[in-house]
Amino acid sequence: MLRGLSAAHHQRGEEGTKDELVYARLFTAIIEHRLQPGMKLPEDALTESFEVSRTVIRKALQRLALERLVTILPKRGATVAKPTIAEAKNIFAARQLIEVGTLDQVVQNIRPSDIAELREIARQEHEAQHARDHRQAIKLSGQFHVRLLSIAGNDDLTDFLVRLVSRSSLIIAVYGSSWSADGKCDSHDALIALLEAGDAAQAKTWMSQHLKEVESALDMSPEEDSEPDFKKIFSEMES
Amino acid sequence: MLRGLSAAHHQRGEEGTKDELVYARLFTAIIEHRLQPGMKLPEDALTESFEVSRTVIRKALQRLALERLVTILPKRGATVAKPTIAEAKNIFAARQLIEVGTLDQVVQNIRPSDIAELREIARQEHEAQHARDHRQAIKLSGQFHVRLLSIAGNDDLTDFLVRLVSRSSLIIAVYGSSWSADGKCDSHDALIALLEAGDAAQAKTWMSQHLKEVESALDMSPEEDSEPDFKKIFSEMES
DNA sequence: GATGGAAATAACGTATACAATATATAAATA
DNA sequence: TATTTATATATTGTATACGTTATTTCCATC
Repeated sequence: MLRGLSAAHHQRGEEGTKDELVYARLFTAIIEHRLQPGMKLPEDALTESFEVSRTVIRKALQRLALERLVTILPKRGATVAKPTIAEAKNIFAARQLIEVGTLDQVVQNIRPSDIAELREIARQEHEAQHARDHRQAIKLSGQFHVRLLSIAGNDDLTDFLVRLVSRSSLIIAVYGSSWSADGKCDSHDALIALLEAGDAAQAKTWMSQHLKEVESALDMSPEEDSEPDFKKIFSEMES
Repeated sequence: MLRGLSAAHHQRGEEGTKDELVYARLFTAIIEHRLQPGMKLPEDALTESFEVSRTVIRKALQRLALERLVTILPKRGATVAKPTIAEAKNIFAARQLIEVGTLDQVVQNIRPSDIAELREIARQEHEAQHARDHRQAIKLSGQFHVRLLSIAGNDDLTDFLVRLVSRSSLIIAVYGSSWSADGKCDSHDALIALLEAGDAAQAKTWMSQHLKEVESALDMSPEEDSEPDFKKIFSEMES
């Protein structure tokens, strides 16, 4: 079973080192919106929190940066990444391609135990939604999508989706003002039924629709808070 | 223009640090088969080659490890990654999904200048093939695929493909015993013609076929050199 | 009061030292 | 001679120190 959402397949024996723990803690904190996009992540402060040296902190931050969950600017340190609207669209487009495109294989490979696991995740999802625990709900929703794709049996695609889903979580943090856990209570259940029936075609249209809905629930109106675009402002002025 | 095959989009201002140079040199050496799969990459030895401290070397190696071009085993150091047959199949399956699935968008976005650039890469590819320069030919072939996908305008997918293509290069190093630059001299040209004609459907079938051909040109017979599978050996014995 | 610049402070990039662990070598035993 | 065990060596994991660069603070000036 996947621990949290964390990277799908570690290299043999990658556990046991301190940076793994730091990485995992930071990863979870970001995914769960405990650390919000734009927040600074100074190495010294983290050093004190985790009681390890900067060497270890830096390794974890660099990994998160490669996964685009944090942004590192030279000599200016790390911050929690803040996806732009363009990035958000790319990420959902990529998810469409991957998640819809692999469903044939998923339907072909799926076993009863897989369905049971998916149902269990969906159940926990309902639980979190009813408890209004957005953090947990978002995390579990992501787990569902990742677990589903893992059935296709392609570790590389699964790994890629883990990153896309992680970043989706950041996107929700930035643009999900109107994010509601309602209206999606039984959403994943419908898919499970289709999978159980072996109806790949309908599962694909369902998934495509689902991702579209998630995306359009976001408020991606032209960004306001970002730095004012003087070039545009002045080009729009007459005289 | 993409510098070599190197990662498609760097974070703003990621240049200028030493580890970038080390990373780029190692990346290129691996892609070009100057460092072959399985080769050890001891930190001290690299320290002397690059005349930087282990800190810098380690950062570069860790990045390459996350991109799966090198394998790091705890306390045992880094080696150039040696993709298994299963990995190879996953990588080509992922490439099919991504490269075929984005061609509609590519055809929709493509501009004359893009076509010109693709033609230029194809030309250099021919040149390298005629000169029997396999290293350069493989590298340019990868560049072609990446440049093509970049037209779709999805940086995340492009980035993912960069990694898949890099690893494809490793796969060729391991399983491409019968690799011949012949018979593919005009292969990419045919695609360019289809793109220019705006024929997305045919471009897709072409691409699918092309990737299949590349894959089946590999010799992925059951691996021999790997560690002896005692379980299998003894279960096959009678008495 | 607002602006510009210089000093002070804080944060990061890199090198290096030491500790912990794996590998290799050599000795000992069967 | 083959196998095992103990020691030595080599290599990686982590901490820390120092130099460099960005940011902040403060003061002079307009």
